[in-house]
Amino acid sequence: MTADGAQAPSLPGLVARVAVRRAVRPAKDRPPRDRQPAATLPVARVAVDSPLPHLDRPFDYLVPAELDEAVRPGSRVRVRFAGRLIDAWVLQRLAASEHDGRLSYLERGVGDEPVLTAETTALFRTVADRWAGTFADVLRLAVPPRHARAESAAPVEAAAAPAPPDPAGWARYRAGAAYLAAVRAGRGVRAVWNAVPGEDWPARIAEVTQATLAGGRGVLVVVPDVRDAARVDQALQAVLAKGAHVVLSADLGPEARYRRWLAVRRGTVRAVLGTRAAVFAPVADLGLVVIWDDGDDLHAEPRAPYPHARDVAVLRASMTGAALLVGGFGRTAEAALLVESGWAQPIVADRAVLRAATPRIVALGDDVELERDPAARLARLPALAFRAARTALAAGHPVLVQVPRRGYAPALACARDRTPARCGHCAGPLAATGRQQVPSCRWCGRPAADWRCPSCGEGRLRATVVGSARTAEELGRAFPGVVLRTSAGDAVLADIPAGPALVVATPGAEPVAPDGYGAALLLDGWALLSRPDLRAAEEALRRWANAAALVRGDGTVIVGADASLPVVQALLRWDPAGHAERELADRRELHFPPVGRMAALIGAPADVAELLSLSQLPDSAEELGSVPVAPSRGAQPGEQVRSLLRVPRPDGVALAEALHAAAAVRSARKSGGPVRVVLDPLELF
DNA sequence: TAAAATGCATGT
DNA sequence: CATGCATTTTAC
Repeated sequence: MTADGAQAPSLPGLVARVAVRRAVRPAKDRPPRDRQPAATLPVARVAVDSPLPHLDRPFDYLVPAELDEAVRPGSRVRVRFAGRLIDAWVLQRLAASEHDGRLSYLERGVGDEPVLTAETTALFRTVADRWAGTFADVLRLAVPPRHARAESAAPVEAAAAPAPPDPAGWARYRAGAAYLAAVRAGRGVRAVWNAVPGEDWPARIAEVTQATLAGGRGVLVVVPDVRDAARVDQALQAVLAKGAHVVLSADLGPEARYRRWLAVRRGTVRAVLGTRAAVFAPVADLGLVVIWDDGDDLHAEPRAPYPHARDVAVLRASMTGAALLVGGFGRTAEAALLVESGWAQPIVADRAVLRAATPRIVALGDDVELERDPAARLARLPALAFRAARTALAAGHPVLVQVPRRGYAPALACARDRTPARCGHCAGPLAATGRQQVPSCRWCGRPAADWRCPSCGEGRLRATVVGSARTAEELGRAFPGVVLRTSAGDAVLADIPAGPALVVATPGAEPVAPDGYGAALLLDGWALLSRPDLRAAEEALRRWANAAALVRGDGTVIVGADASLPVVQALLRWDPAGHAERELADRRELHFPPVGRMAALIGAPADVAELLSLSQLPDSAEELGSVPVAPSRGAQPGEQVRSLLRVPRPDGVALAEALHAAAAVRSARKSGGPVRVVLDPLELF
């Protein structure tokens, strides 16, 4: 050891290090040594900002007398923790600690305003527990980084409460006007709202917002993307005073983002509109949470612990007693469960209202050739679709053409009736992996040698191929002289000018037409329906409904899918609620979310196995097996597997707790590599 | 990045 | 098997 001169620190080296330390931290910047604890409530219970799961518990510190004022529940502080200085948040002030050992003093306060409220503190803890994550992880999603300049800027005057809204828009819905009145009265009414086609939904959301503010309570509106936020923002500006609401979105820039967030925390602004992270905004005296189009996968947070904005909204409403409005043109199985359990009431239009608002919807027949080749599909677009497009264009209206997005994974389905092929053991999707002959389950990996279609008995499988398309080009040829616009990928159009045009868009990127589209051609049917995903049908219906909702009541929608399919029937009859009920029944039979609760563990095989072996899972937990997956972005290269666990819904919290506890043991041991734990993953293939 | 706990070689 | 020093672990 001593022979190795390079390893042993030399005396000059030590002297130099001491000198550097002096220079970095002069004695006068250090807190005084003779600190005294604050006279009252001298103990601060804090949560430390550490990603380690075993440190996700409270720690107690002494509050020095000089920090007595600054250290309040919710304050950011710096503490010395295992030697290093780290950030922490004050959860409570206490008279005494339960900790046996000696308490350290808090080092200093950060900023002079609390960032957590009693309500958000409880919410973040519950969210962490529900998704097997840490408080610090949730906080990172929920609270924007501090910006000192924004903090010291002059506070803005609060806007006065608005007058109550005009109830006419909501009166079209059964229970609509009553809901508006109840929200204004401050009752915690919870509803699942199915908007009628063509609905000016941003205006309806603006009205419920106005009603809540008129009743003196705060409002939170969460939409999938910034395009939707811009539309609702306009609607809010039309009914609210300037400064009565803010838009929170990730693309704001640190200073503006923190300033707006701070105005909300201070209670100066009582209405918040934003994308998924806004669901955590510290709105004071929350009276209503609105979530629009909860089936959009943008509501699923891609960062740990992967909470879903709809589920957070539901938690938050139930924790605070606030009203909840889950709105959309479609309906998810999750929303259907809220209704079925009686926790939320449906808000739907009367059949007559619906009939008047809904465009004519026609399904194309089942045509194998059309499915394979988008160009052929277009070239051979039945006369019906051509006629609908021509009629609309001639009347001066634009025509929407919805085409599949790129990149759907190929999957297997019944060769005869295209029922998606599912595993006989766990009901996961079957796929032809590699060149092997026997297809296998993407979830549990079991081969499916003797598969039979459950609906028709067919034994043969076919790959369902999808393609994006040179659809625009083909269309241009089919309709020469007509203005052609595309909206897809990174070139999404928010709206289009009035007048005849062909608009080719991928699902979710459809621009809004000022007077509605004269026709919509939904060409992505098979691509959507053949996805090897639990939510394929629900998602198809949601996308079709969102596109069809942009069509004028006197217009026509042509859907390129077989009219005999239940999901197509649901579109033809405009019955998203009925479809969601059936979807929920299917999920119940298969014990899938939202009826059951699942957890996906993703990581290196040994790490996943270790986490599983350390987890004291509830007795009800089923292990669905482990399959190789492509390494996720940001993960180190090497083989990755995914294990799926499933429990009945009441055991969901126990499952999350067990996994979190096991992760804590692993992190305390500093053993092994990372394992991602995702509760109720959206994509289950 | 501080203190405590643990590990390890050395000398009696 | 105490002692001194290095390394590892804890975390208030």
